[in-house]
Amino acid sequence: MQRETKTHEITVDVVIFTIQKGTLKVLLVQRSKEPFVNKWAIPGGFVRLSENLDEAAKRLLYEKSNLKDVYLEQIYTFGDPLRYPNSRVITVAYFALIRSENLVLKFDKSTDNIKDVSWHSVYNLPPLAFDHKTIVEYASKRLRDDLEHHATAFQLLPPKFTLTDLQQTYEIILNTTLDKRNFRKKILSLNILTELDEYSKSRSKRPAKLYSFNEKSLEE
Amino acid sequence: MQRETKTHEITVDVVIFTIQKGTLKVLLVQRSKEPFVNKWAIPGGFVRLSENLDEAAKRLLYEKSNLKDVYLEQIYTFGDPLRYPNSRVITVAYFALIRSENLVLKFDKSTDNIKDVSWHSVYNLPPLAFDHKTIVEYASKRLRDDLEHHATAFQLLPPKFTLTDLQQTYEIILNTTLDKRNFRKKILSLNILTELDEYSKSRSKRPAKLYSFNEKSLEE
DNA sequence: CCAAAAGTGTTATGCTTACACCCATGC
DNA sequence: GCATGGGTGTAAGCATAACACTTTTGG
Repeated sequence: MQRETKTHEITVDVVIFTIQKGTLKVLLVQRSKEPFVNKWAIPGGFVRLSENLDEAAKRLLYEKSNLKDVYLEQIYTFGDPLRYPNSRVITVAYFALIRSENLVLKFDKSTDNIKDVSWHSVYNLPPLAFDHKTIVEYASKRLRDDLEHHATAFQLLPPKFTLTDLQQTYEIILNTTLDKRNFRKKILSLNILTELDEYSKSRSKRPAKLYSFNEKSLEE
Repeated sequence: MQRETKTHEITVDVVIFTIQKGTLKVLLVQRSKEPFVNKWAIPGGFVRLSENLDEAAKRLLYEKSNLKDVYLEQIYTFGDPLRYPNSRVITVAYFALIRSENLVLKFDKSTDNIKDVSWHSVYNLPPLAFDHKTIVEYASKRLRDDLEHHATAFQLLPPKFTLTDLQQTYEIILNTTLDKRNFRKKILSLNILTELDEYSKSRSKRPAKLYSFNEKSLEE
């Protein structure tokens, strides 16, 4: 157990996913300073001494998007000595799932050292700073795995949704198509949905039944 | 992105699993100093500035057990501000799988600040220091998940093993019993084993065919 | 009445489970 | 020759996959 003089720094980086216009997107910020000036990066920040890692991620998200009660999950910790030029920064990566419709971004271009903030399709990312490409790939894989084993998709939908909405969420994340009947059969058999007595304001066609997520699904 | 004056320290803690006498065991060290004097802990150490996290875990393992080429996997990062008294230590937890038969422990009681080192059944742990109980539980769960989805069990066996050896490994880790025929059918259908032309030196009964793990199974 | 999305059931296939007896060897 | 662990197949149940038509609504 030996110590060394120079120190490590710890950040939390958050891959924020949402679905917009039928594609899975991540929120990126464009850096206004070296290193990696003009490159895009996932939002992050230093962990304070008084907060745990989940709290740091939650705080960052709140500071920059005003959102609370967001689904957050720790993915992996990246600590290559060369990942960050000229200092040793270890980052704990998280991903977050948000519903982008009611989102107000609060990035401050002067204090956050960024030029721009925007959503990018995970299938068409610009060049990313640091090892952020790897981090986004880890996060995307984890999201897909989660979707198949847990009930993560609801976090991307409004509280009331149709089965078609849900199926599209799955299709977008898994980047595949699913059989409508099989999907409904399977999802309903999980007993995690509550069928509501309401219908979608038909967006010009036959109204669809609305469902909500049933909170008593905290197993596994 | 604000910095603060006092700093974080980063350790790597490794939950070292092995199978001995039909039980799943973890290697623990008994602390000889405060905090948590006399309590047992999982081995760990500070991350050097020059090494990445995997390397730090590998080095610690080598320093303390002389083993190289050990299966290591990062599990989770624990960073509660109160997990470590009087300083902020964030730890990246790993687990390792080793074959304990040819193991020579090299802990140095004076420099490592420990009184004792020994194996403990995961089902009967002594009181652990810090949040190490949580870490061992995370590691155990991850090991079980890995076993079902990947081919992890081989790491706990010698290069040549019988199907009964393998089945027992699964049974010990999953803490259950498995049907012999179904287990063989399933494991053979995975095409990850090579049937050798050798037989176990019958430990007093009918010799069993030996198998080895087939390295071309690096998918998923 | 037409276009568009909602909704629904059956069959085939593959995977998982349950289950019991004979075989090869050491002593 | 007997005790011990090694080795093997089949049938039933269950989950998944493939597949096409009718219904409801808005315009």
